[in-house]
Amino acid sequence: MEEENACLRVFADKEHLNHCSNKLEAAKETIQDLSEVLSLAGSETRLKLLYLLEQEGELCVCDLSDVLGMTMPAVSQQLRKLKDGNIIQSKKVGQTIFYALKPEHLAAIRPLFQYISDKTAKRLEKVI
Amino acid sequence: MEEENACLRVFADKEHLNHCSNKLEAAKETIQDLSEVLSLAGSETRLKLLYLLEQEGELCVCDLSDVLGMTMPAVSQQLRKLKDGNIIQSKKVGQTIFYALKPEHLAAIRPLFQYISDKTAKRLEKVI
DNA sequence: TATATATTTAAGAATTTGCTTAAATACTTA
DNA sequence: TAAGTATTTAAGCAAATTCTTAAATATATA
Repeated sequence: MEEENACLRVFADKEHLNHCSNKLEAAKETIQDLSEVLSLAGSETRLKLLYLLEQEGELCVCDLSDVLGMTMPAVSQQLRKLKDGNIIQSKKVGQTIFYALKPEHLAAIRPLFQYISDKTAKRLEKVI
Repeated sequence: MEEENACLRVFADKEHLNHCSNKLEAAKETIQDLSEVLSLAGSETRLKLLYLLEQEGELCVCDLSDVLGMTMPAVSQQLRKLKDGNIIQSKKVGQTIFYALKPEHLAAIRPLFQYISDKTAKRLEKVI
């Protein structure tokens, strides 16, 4: 029966708040997982990396550093985060390492690429 | 004709890299916008807030702070970020401020909620 | 074996984030 | 008008992020 940091407003609907808490509790793990994926995708650099990998299939660190205009260590470190987050995978060919999206987590971020494509198309229409 | 930080590998396909650069350039603004939205959604606290608002329609700061078990300033500051990012909107009723998702940016994040719902349902199935 | 290439790892600095606590604001009601 | 409630603002701090540069690793080639 603690009030904790609750407000004291008359219209506070305890039952409704409980309903919300339960809903949140049920979705807790999913929200944790998803927020992890989203925070990875939610950086300009990493979203560019993901976009390029989605469009091109696979690219090496060198290519990516070239296209993004960033140093290889910088790119490598971001790729590592994406790999740790299970969003991308790597394949070694000689001394070159090719990165590609991992099909597994794609369900969550695929719609984002669709969004990028659609928006980009719209922007280009405007220009024409 | 600068090599910048490009690798010197024989198989570097200049034409392909150019193609990638152009593609990235075309999507640049969209990627900037989207990464902004994703980084906002990519925090456990804020994703919870968005999820609750999506499920419940609208909630006041007090309710949200109650359900999340966080102080009101903490919640308020996160809501502010979401509002600055144009993801949510507020409506004042007396001294209470109700927050709700903004239809505008919903296109980008709607699929995420679907993902949460689906995943949560699956997890609950497992338990049963 | 020596040298070069592609990549990673490590250490460190500048910036950003996400909270905390205290105080300010705005509205309501006695 | 005074007191109370819902919320925001502000200042500050600990932790996380993202780059930089330098060095290490692994593979290829002369």
